[in-house]
Amino acid sequence: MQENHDAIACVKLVPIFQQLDDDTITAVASLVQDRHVKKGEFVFMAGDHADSLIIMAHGQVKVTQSSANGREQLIRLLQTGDFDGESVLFEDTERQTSAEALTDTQICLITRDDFQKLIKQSPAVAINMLNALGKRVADLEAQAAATLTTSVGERLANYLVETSSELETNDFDLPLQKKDLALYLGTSPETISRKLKQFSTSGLISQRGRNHIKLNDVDGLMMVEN
Amino acid sequence: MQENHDAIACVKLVPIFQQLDDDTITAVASLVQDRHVKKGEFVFMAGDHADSLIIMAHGQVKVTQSSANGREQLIRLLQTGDFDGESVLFEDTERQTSAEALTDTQICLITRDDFQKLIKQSPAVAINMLNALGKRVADLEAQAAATLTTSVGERLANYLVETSSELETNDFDLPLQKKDLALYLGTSPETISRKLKQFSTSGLISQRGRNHIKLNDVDGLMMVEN
DNA sequence: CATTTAACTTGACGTAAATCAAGTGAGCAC
DNA sequence: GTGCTCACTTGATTTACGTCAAGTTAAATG
Repeated sequence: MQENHDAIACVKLVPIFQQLDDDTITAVASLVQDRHVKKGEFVFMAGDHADSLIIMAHGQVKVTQSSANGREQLIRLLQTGDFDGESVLFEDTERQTSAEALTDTQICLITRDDFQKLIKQSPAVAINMLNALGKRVADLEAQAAATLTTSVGERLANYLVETSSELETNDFDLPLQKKDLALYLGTSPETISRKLKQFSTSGLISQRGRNHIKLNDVDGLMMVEN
Repeated sequence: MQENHDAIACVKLVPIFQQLDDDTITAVASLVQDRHVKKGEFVFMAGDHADSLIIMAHGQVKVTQSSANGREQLIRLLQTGDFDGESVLFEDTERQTSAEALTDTQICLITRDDFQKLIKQSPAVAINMLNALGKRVADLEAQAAATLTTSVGERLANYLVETSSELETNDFDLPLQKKDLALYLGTSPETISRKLKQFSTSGLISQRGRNHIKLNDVDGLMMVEN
């Protein structure tokens, strides 16, 4: 029962399975498949048949989408507890996005059929899921508005502040290398480099080594204009 | 019972209430409030307490979000059958967006409490809602990727092609005036004007009068690069 | 019809940031 | 150690597009 025990632990991590009674959690855990993905491998790729919901048990995964002109955009970074595959809820669809593991990663899978059964049995799961999706829609709307109306400098500063508050320290290593950070912010690595230097010389941050950053003036960062 | 009859008709229009049995539809209709909003009036504004889901029965509404620097972004255009207010599913939140009627508009309202009851009673509604939200997330992701990786010209050309296919003709009036179209595409009215002229002179489209456009070469438009 | 107003067009100009190109430094194999 | 690779930096150049400003057209109002 070691495997089952792991599955239960994994399930309990996930926001959409919070506040369920033990029986339901056990039921969910029995539907879950574990999978390990090594750094650099893909969890799924655009064009794959989308038939399962993916839940992050441990690790870091970047989800990207390529547009017609072949340019790649980092849509989101999956961390422990995040899930992806909303589209799994539709009838047959293909994945529009690709997901590459940035670190060794542990994920849980639930198939569409199992998930739909689960929802029919447990309205609580449905409501949790609706909440999660509603929040995600609101986030995406806010992000869409921000990318079209703010400069790279503002977005980068904002990213630093957010990351700092997620990590609960203002002295941290960037979780993404600059290439990926550039994709995420919709800019180029060169520009990231320049902006960070600019923040350094104006005293807003200090840089040490490859990826280490210390925020000196959070309020100042939030007022950056370029 | 005229009012109830209207409510049933309205409810039947809405994708999330499709494929329900008559009893459920009647139940939904009894929860719905009608509201009329005149052109130029606001359906809701940022900062309002969000406590109901809004369903478009007739008309056109633009939903906008303002970012920190005060610039406005058109998030989406609500048409008949669309709904907005996913955030209604959370506990107390404020609206992040504002919604202004572009034409005289008829909407249906359902309060959070009523909607949550509905979901608990009818798993079918929950699943429809999850589908709708999942689709919306996928759309937003695609849109976010497009805005960060493509030029204004590409986005405009793409918008024209999409609009044409929605309206099922390639000879139509733009549903938005250029000011709003600019907000939607994340650009300025001047640039829209210039790009359209460019498309005209290269024969891709013909313009007639204020807002009338005819697409001459859809394939050409889809290959626009600037 | 005349007058006002607002949407739109067109031109001139400035600039943020992409792109191109040439380093620099760090990690890794041998 | 020496050499290789890859992430990153820094500089030079180009460009798409925003902004400001001055028309022009067309709808709205009296």
